[in-house]
Amino acid sequence: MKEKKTLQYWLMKNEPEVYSLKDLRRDKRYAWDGVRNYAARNYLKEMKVGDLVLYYYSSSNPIGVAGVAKVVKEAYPDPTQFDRRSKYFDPKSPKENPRWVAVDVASVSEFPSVLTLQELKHNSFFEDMLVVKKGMRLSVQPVAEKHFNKIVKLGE
DNA sequence: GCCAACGTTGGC
DNA sequence: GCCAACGTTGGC
Repeated sequence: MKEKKTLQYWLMKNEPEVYSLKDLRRDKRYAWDGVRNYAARNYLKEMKVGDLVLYYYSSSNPIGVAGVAKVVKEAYPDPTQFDRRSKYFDPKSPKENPRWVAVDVASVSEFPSVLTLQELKHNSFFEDMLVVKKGMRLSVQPVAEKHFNKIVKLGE
């Protein structure tokens, strides 16, 4: 493969009690569904196979980046939007033009310990990173390459 | 459990 | 198309 391709970097939030990196390593593959925010959905649509993802633990102790995952399947219609029993069921999503998408991710690595939000906030290198900014609640967000690389370096 | 910051909904 | 009410996210 000589084709040059530009990797993109992302950050995705999940609660470890809901689904942790250990779960991901066990299952090999995880369908990231249930995203019901248009901005986050648009980022899901931009993801390409091979893109790298910072796996972020929210509403947990500690809060922060737990490791790295990668995109293994690009955006496809999220099946939960058509499932009446799912809490993500969306009766307004048209079958012929589904409103919501999911991607599949796989585990890449898990940091020895979580790189905490506190540490990121205390390092001026990350001051313009979205997740550090106050009130940035988006569950899927883009990450600059320099931030991604630095976090991996610090995390490992 | 609190609450600030958003995003969404729906009446007008 | 405005905007108040409401719901959700997520750090603290």
